Amino acid sequence: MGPPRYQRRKEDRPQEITAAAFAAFAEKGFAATKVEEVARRAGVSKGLLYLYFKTKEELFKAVIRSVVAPRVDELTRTLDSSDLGAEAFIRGPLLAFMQRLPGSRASIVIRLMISEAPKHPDLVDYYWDKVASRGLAALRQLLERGVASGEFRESAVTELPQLFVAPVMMSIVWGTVFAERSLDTDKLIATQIDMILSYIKT
Amino acid sequence: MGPPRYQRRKEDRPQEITAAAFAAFAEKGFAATKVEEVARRAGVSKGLLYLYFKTKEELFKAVIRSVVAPRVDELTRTLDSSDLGAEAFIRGPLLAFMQRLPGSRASIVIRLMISEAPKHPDLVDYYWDKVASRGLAALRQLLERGVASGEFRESAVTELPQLFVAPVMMSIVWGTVFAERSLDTDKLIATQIDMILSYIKT
DNA sequence: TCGCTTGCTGACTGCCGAGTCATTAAATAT
DNA sequence: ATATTTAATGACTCGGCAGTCAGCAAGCGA
Repeated sequence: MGPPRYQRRKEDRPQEITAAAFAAFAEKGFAATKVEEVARRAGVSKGLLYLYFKTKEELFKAVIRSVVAPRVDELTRTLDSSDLGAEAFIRGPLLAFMQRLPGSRASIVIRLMISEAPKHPDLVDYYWDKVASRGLAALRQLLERGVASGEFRESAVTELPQLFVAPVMMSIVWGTVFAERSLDTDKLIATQIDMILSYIKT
Repeated sequence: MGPPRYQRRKEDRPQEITAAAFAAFAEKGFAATKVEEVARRAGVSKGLLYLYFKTKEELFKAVIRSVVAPRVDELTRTLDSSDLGAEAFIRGPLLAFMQRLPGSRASIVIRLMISEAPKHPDLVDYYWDKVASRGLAALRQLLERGVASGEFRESAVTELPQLFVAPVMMSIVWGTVFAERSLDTDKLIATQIDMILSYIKT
């Protein structure tokens, strides 16, 4: 008799399947990806996939969560635990974090969210709670600290932390739509940061 | 005998169908919209639709073009034919134009493009030629005029007109994903313009 | 009024893909 | 060894939807 036709690996399957699904969704998008294709990539039968995920939508949500969840910690850790001054923090770790995003898995998630958000309000809530609202709150807090310490003046920027996000979003969307027509996203983001700082510094 | 069951209106049909399709795509997205639904909205049978558009994809492309094409003129007219100084122009007509975008049909087109771009490279080319490259070129030209006239200093901004687009894109994406969680897009855009100008003014 | 052209209809087809389930066999308990 | 449990398979079903086509009737010309 040859080797066993398969192994039982209950523990690892869900993770392997979501990883395969992420890769497939990244290439083809959610709607255009067949469940069978995901199963094939995961080296698993379609039936097994449905043992772990009730529907294709559930699989989608699990994929988003599996990518987003670990990043939440990174984001909050980045923003909470630093004793740098506000400007130094923005020019240092924050800028680096922002510049990494357009090339990361996060940009795939953003693209999928833009496409699928209207159909999955609960996923939007999840994303809002875990990522967006926290990130914005942290940025706002950072700006307020800068104002309190006298580094920054009061301005409209304090209430519009989305100004930090805008060039990142621009870079991600650009990459999605105009993949080949290159845009220097690092420079775009760095220039925005530089502009914001000279605008708000005392 | 009652009224005729239908009228022959060869001239008007394509326009009526693309209008109905735009409305349907705006609500449900491309993939989730059934061709029959578009036909119903246009007050037409599915068969007739296929007389004017070979496939659902062709219909999609026609829809995008029908929305984009008329705007191209507006954009170039706005940007070409003004004798205001660079700053005055940016704070006036350009700002107004940018602030109108997030609430306009353009934002629907952007969303559809983000979702469908990977599958329709020819549509991306069209959009690039007719809209994106022209708009960016015009912005770049405007900035160079400002530099030439001494209003602006030379800076990275001249080569990154995407900095003007970023807050508009941010607003559009925000509206698509977080529809209800309000963001003051007018203020976001106005603040960005204000920041850019104080950054580049001599 | 009659006949011809063609814009238009809607029932129909064929396929594709999400989700099911009877069966198989790997692992585990006795 | 043998029985029991359950992870895993893959052939199947079934509904939905893009795309077709044979026929119908509105308009028009003679």
